[in-house]
Amino acid sequence: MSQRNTVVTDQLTAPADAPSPEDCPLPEVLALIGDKWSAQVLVQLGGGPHRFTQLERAIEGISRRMLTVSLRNLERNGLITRTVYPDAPPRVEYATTSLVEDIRAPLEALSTWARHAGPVIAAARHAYDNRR
Amino acid sequence: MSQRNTVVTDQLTAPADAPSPEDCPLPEVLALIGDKWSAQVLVQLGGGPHRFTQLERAIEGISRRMLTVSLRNLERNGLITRTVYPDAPPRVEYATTSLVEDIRAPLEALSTWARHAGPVIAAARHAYDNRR
DNA sequence: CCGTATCCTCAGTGATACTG
DNA sequence: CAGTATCACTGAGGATACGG
Repeated sequence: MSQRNTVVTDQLTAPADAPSPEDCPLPEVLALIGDKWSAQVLVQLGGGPHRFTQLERAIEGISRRMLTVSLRNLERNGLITRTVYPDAPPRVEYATTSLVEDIRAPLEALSTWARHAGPVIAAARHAYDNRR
Repeated sequence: MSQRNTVVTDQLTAPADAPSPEDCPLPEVLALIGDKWSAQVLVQLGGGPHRFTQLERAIEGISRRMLTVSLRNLERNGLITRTVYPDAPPRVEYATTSLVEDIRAPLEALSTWARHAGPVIAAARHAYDNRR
């Protein structure tokens, strides 16, 4: 803040209105979907509305409890909708809101990156561990 | 899995080789930079190499310990380099590797989204809490 | 089918003090 | 300057059982 690098106006692939690091709300994003399951729920719902049990089966390893918690959080933050149909047996459908549309692309970019970087990272980790 | 929606081949803004949700390595990405500080460190280093204390001052609220931990993890995974200059007093510089180049864009996209979505989300949250 | 209620554990984090 | 060592805490997350 005080004297942080007088000539860092160029941000590396920075257009004109590049945000400076200090007002980067990345932590807020991570607070929303940075937990263990929320992102996966969103990805899954990207394929269209899902019912509770459908999600539970689709997302490997998630517990009933954590699915509920994640869904409630996402719903509370306006990222998904919860629709209850007055049927018997009960039927509840979850779907993403329009808010999510705009992150789908960057999120998929991250996934793509992960597929490419995965092996490289594994190698780096192995190298790091075998030093010392 | 069993009967999950036979016609979800269209992924919403999906090109030709859209990855299906089940092999989406988003969790891996989050395991890398999904913690409280790593992403911010990367963002900060996006503005060029930084020294330890420089980072400590730039990243509001981070403790010496967590900065160390985050840096070690990032280094271990090959996302940043650590260069020690044999000076007195000690001087260590951290910089991002080329691996990081390709996520900078999506990461900034997420930040931009957050700036736009922030108020909407706050409103949604308020509405949700004031129901019931 | 769609959850809630409890209990419990442990990894991530922070505070503080010390060091090459 | 650039860390490391210790301790203590918190809350995210899992297991299990129950309920509308």
